[in-house]
Amino acid sequence: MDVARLAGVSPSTVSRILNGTAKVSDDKRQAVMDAIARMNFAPNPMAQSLKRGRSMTIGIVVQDISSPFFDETLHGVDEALKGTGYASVIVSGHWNAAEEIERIRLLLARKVDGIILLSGRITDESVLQFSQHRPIVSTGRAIQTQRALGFKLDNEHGGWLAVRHLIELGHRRIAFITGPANNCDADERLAGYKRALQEADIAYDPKIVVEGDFHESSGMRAINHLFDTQQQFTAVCAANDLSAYGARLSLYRKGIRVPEDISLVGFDDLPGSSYTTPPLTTIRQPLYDIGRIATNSLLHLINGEIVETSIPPLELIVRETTRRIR
Amino acid sequence: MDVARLAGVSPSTVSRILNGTAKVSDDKRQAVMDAIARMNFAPNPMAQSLKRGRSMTIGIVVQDISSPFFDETLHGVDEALKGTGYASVIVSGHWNAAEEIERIRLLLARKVDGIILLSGRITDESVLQFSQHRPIVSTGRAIQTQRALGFKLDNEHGGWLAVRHLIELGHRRIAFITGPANNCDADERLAGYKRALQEADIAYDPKIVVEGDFHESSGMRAINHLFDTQQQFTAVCAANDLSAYGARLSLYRKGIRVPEDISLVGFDDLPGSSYTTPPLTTIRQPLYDIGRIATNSLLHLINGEIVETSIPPLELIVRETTRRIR
DNA sequence: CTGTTAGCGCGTTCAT
DNA sequence: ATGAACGCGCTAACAG
Repeated sequence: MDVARLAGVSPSTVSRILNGTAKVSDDKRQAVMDAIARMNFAPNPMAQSLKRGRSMTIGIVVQDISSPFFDETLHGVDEALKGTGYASVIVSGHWNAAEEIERIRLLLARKVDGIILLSGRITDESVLQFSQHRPIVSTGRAIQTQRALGFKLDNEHGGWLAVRHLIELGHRRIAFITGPANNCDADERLAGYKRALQEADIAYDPKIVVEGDFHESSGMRAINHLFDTQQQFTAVCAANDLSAYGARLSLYRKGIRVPEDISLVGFDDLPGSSYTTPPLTTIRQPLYDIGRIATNSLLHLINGEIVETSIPPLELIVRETTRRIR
Repeated sequence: MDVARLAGVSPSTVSRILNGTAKVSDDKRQAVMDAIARMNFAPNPMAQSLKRGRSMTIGIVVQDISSPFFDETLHGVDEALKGTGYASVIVSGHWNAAEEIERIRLLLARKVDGIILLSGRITDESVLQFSQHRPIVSTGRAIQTQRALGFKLDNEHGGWLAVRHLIELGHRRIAFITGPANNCDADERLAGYKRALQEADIAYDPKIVVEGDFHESSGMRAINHLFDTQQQFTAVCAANDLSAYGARLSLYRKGIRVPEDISLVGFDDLPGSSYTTPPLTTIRQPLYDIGRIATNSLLHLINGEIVETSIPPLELIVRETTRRIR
């Protein structure tokens, strides 16, 4: 190092001071600190990484950067990373298992120290496989090994909460807009819907359960379909907020008032859901906390520590799109 | 390298094959390729970076991850980076110049090959300063050097477009919700507002120009303030979509219909603006394209190439929150 | 306490 | 066309 020469010591001494690896006499330390300041020296992270085998970078896999769902989670990640010295590389799987695998390989090739997988489409086995290379934390899974950790929210309970709220308001014909096929979270929410109906002795009617894909447009299509096939219903439960937004718009176009004519409830509580017209009743997912906690856990896993964490539960947020049936 | 031994050649030969640096006989090449495949070898990026002085990483500075505004731009960045071998590290300045500088320093310390600065709060001089270390591309600036490039949208024109649309619909009392103080983009939009009024011989009335901060809550507060001070107006122009959302909600709460009673126009055309109730008339910013083009330009700058680019203009998107005054 | 030596995994001379 | 040797910047092990 140049600093070493300038301070008249050996490179190792500089290293020792920078890392606090060993005791160094005060005069030498002072000389080195001066030299460092004078040439405002900073260690080269690549050389450090090469030597230590740690890149101080973690990889985040989202499905769609520019979806409020993921971005709120990323916000939590960002917060948890602050001051740790770790940076994050974000990649997107675009809801596609093959692409997701390729992206994870990319992250691994880049030698990230760990991976956070958000709403992955790949199998648990794949995750376990990858976790042999680097620790992985994933949402929506119930795994727990030395190097892989899954967080799972009780989506079934969430779906149940939403529908029970509607039933308590007197609704009995409750339509449901599902998530994409084979999406675990979505399936569980639907299961919660079914259980709530059953507990209230309401027959399950597949004709008012319409498939969506978590996007706004599918919410619109769902409502249109319901009307085209002339279904009767007084409330709509959507598998996520985005499709609830679409449903809302379709209803508006048809001149149907929310909540006067039809009640609507979403799932997620995206930041924008407090500002829809009217503000959306929904099931709150602690997205920000999930991001924070997942990140913390990963950092622990990286250090070989065992983590045991719990995340806040899902909760019903009653706003203005639901009302008692008259 | 292990591969070299397995293939019975020297490490240099492997390197030559991987980088196409020099001619290598076909038989050796074959042997090496086999060995590589067999132990699915991949070069260590850190070692490469250390040697080449290129990290194959660029830094992105946003102000708020989890704002649809930035996320749509990031989407474009992501697209442009695809297949280039570059990855991105995203940091957030939180609309705070000091934090922004600290983050940029962090990126520089990490040896990113270039930086994209989105809606930065720091001065042009700071940018130029930083650009001495690494090439920088920034939005909202009119700079152009060998190592720094600014993109600037014609916000004044955008503001003018929005207000002229309102005026053409017969509105003459048009309230304006501004952006945060000292924000260049916001100031220009206000300037466009003033020019449109002037051209239509409408007196500028500061009492119906209310300060906001680009967030939903400030849009609500602005409308509330307007009503509290009993201003007369038939239309509202917001400096961005988010504050238009807030304005919309406040109007809804007061039982005022949009667009029947009051017309509303935003600025940005966020993805969600097609799904508000009713869908928002707004000025479209080509966020995605900005992300794409900024990234491409940066990649060129990194390679020492001169870039000359133009981005799509702002355009008025007429949806359903504006209507002719009766 | 401190300097010397070696090596992390590559790419690039310089010879051959 | 190919191998040997060196160095990117840093830290860990080994002496002293």
